[in-house]
Amino acid sequence: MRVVFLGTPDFAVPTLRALSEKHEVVCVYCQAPKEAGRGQKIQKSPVQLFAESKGIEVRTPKTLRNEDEQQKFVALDADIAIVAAYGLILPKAVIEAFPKGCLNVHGSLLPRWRGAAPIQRSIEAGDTKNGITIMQVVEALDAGAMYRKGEVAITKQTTGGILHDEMAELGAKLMIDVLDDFNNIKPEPQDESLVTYAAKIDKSECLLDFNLSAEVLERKIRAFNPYPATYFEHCGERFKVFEAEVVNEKADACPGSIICDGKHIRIVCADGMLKIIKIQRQGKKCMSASELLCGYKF
RNA sequence: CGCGGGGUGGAGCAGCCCGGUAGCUCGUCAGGCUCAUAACCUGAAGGUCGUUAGUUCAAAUCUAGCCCCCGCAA
Repeated sequence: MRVVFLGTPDFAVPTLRALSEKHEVVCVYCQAPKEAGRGQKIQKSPVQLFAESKGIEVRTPKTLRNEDEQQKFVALDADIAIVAAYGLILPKAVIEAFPKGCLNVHGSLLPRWRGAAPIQRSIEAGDTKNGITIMQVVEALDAGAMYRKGEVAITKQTTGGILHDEMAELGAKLMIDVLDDFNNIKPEPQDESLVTYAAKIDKSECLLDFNLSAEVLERKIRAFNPYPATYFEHCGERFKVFEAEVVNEKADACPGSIICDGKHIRIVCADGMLKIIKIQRQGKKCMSASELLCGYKF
């Protein structure tokens, strides 16, 4: 099939790679390179870098709302458009530009977790599984009929990063499956009564609030690892926490107190304590709590 | 030129401001103690202090450049 791909971050790359191996990707759309990172250098998105390495044409319009861009899109004369974390809302004219429509790879088992951050939110909420849904793109966000789903288990070891990578690969596989069998699959509408939303993650959520229970905080730490990463502050310094364990002991100290015996760091929460396993001081690398304690004293 | 922290035995750090014998915690190795131990005691090995040039009688320390790592912000 002649495919147009729309996607931007790492999550979208496996799907683009799979498509480029089995189909004719005539053009890739992604967010324009922007100033980012240390030094504010212009950086191309992962999708753009991959597409260029494969010699695929890349377009980075700031919007698809104007007719000019829409006509250029239609002129590609593709069979189908595939969307994976593109970052722009698609207008109706784009969605309906091609005979087979427009499919999206979404990182949740819809209708649960529509929205921007389903991977992290599912771990944070304590779900035991998440997955991928391949569905139609419609004007309403993540509300289209579903072609296929695949599940991924969430365990006590599942971090946001691990789940992200697993789901990106699964999404690629499922998308290929759906295209292979496209004419035989009848998309199933979403049950609107079961809809939940995965809100975009705000920076302010990354600061650990020890007035919450240790269990809730441990899930957030895991969900936000490696990005955007949770942290707490101590002596005016920021300490990112990448891994912690719930300790079901009562401490005789107020929430937020750091109990440090030279080998372990434990922080008192509203309910129980968190034993810090992996931690990063600002300006330093991520290390185990015992390594940090060799040189740093709380 | 976005703001900032850092590179010191295997790991984590102090020392730098105010140049003058390389320090701490942990690990490793050997020995001791112990019924025993990741515990305790004793001893040992291991570092051209990121790199290059400069200042100086003397540079981890002061000056300039370069390389690398990281935090914020985006």
